[in-house]
Amino acid sequence: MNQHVYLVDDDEAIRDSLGWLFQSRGVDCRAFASAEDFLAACDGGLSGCLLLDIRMDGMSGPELFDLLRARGCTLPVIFLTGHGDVPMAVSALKKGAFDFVEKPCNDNELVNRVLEALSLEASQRAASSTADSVNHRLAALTTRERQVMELVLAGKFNKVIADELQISMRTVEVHRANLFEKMGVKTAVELAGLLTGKR
Amino acid sequence: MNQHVYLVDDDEAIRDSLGWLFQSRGVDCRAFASAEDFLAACDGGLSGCLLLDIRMDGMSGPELFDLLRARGCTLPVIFLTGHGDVPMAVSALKKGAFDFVEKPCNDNELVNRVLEALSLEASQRAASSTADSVNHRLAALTTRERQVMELVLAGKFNKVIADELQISMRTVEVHRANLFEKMGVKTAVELAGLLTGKR
DNA sequence: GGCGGTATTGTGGAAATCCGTAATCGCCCG
DNA sequence: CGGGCGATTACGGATTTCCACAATACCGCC
Repeated sequence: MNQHVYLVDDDEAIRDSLGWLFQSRGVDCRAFASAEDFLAACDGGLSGCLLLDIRMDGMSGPELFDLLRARGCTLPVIFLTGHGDVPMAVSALKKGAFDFVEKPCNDNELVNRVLEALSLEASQRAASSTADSVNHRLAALTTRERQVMELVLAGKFNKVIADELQISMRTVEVHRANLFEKMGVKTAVELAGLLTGKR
Repeated sequence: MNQHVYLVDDDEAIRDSLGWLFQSRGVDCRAFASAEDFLAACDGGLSGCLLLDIRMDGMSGPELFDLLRARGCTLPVIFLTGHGDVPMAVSALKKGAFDFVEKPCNDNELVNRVLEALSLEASQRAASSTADSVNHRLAALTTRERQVMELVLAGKFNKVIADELQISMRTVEVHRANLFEKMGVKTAVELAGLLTGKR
């Protein structure tokens, strides 16, 4: 899926001018007049970044931000406001917003921030796709295989694993071979490398 | 080393009142009237967090922040200012400041932020100390041992490693045993776990 | 020159892993 | 009820790792 800038602002003049700005820079932009409109039109599978106005009729920008994060949406969010104060900006950034800019703002500045956000999202997406692939393979493992994997990852001998699981060594070997197969690795070390950063 | 709050502010009234506040909450506080004073008194090995005023005679808070970061100091920094604006706050947070609060501020709020910062720094310190320990052991390895380690970590058999390094398998075994000894691990998998996140 | 550290290699055996073949048992599904 | 699947186990052999004992060579340092 191509990246888009999702612009949510209740001011039509802003939507038009920013929409034009992004299109002129070759960035695909989709504008929404309210948080509700955005939610209705975009359920999931988004790619790109969000440009959120703070004050809007109905749901506010920060409320939409919180809702999306709660739903697991990790799109970079740039807040855009004409009436922001310091605590608001601090709160937004500490909650993980990508940026917080005041209107009116320099077009080039804004485009640069957006491009940075898009770049971040692209690498995020790449990283999470490999993570997903690993998780997918992980999910295909049997209960026993997962148990054996844990102990293998703990650096224990098959002999010890067999003892701890109260099964024969041969069974451990079978599970081990099966899980290596499923995870697409040839040795325990490769498996450890694959799971770098988990459990 | 115990944790301290390092307070840098050119307003004596602030230094006194905040100093009293922290002492009353059982938090050790050291106050400095300028960035230069702080730098002169505290070279390295600090533990705790920094409370930095933005506008000061001489070096400003953000300038001191940048300087410390450039020197590798990762202490959490809370900016404290009576004349802050949104871009300033955004810039500070995006550069990694822990927080940005406006004066006058609620005492409890400030103490809470400081306690959060101290807690973060404590876990940071713990993490970096284990990382240091690993790096220290890593530094004690011989060139050959490091080479062998790389290949072991790549999941290769001793046979293959011997071939690639153009040495006998027996030599590889020796290096392998030696480096396991030096790194304090018993198996290749443990080694991989130890180096999770590196190279 | 001797001493210590690193790198190198060999022999040989104990221990562990790897793997093909084969079989039993229990459970869920069509 | 038969088939598929996961879990279990056994035998036996090939491969690999682990380790003690032993030895040679290079290099820098006192």
